[in-house]
Amino acid sequence: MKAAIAADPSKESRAKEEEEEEEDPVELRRGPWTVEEDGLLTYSIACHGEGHWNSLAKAAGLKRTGKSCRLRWLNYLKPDIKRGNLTPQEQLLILELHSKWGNRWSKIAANLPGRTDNEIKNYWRTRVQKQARQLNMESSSQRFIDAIRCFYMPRLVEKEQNNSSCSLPNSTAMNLDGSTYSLTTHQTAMAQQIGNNSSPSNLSSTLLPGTSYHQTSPYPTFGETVYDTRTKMDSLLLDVCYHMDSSDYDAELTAMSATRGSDDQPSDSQVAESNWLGDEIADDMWNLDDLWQFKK
DNA sequence: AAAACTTGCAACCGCGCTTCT
DNA sequence: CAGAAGCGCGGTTGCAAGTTT
Repeated sequence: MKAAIAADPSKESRAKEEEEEEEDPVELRRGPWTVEEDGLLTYSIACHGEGHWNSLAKAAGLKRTGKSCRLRWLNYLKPDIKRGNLTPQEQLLILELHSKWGNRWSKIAANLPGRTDNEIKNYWRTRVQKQARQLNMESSSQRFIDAIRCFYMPRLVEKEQNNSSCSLPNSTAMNLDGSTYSLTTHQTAMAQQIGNNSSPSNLSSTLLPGTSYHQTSPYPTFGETVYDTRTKMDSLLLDVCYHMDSSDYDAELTAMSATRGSDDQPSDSQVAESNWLGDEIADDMWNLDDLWQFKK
């Protein structure tokens, strides 16, 4: 802490101000939490419950602000916090909810049990925004969500399935809620039809017409709160989308690359349009997670 | 092998809203 | 009703770990 303050004079003055504000002359700790501090905080919350964080910190004998204690508890120590990578379903849900609500991280997190607003915010800033930049898209745009949903997510799901010891049978598609079911004959036929139709615009309008195919409950259910189950059409379309064969993805991408504008001086929108999954950008995006080479 | 660079994420900060006194 | 305290949110920073050169 002192080293950090020494490196930044503004921090020094801020720290002094905070010291003056504190009635208690005891110097407050900052930076990473120790195991002992975690234990003290956890025990104190077990005894007194959450809330009144300042007094809780004092009661626990922690040289931390109440704010810091609250943050540590909510983002790290709370028992129901889910650790590890976000599932494809969670990632897609984040994209969709962000397109709806913007940077309302806590609101988004409320729909992903076990995930914190901080975690989602970090995910968004480090992964999503980066990939959106590479695609020259708005990260909250429907177009970007469609790209993720149609090409990134199926591969991610497929890769996860391949990595798991008990791989799912070919006829099994994954729902957004994590459950699986087999494709019906109708769904398989749709998948084939889509596979045969490699125009990206057709794909987009058929599979992912923006929010138009969302009815009153556009988002998947997580746990038992907030969202109704998605419509049958959602289910059908998404599962068909997930179930497309890798050769179909390749065909789609080839077609998408071919649709890039041919004008010498394209407009801005045309630039964005033409960069849409163009060779280099697509490679950047998918190579990022080693997905593009997957199953090639 | 080591320096430089990048990435991911825990933690901090300021601000605004709500509740309490 | 006003000021203080508590709380929660979104933005930002700092650093350890990983990767590249």
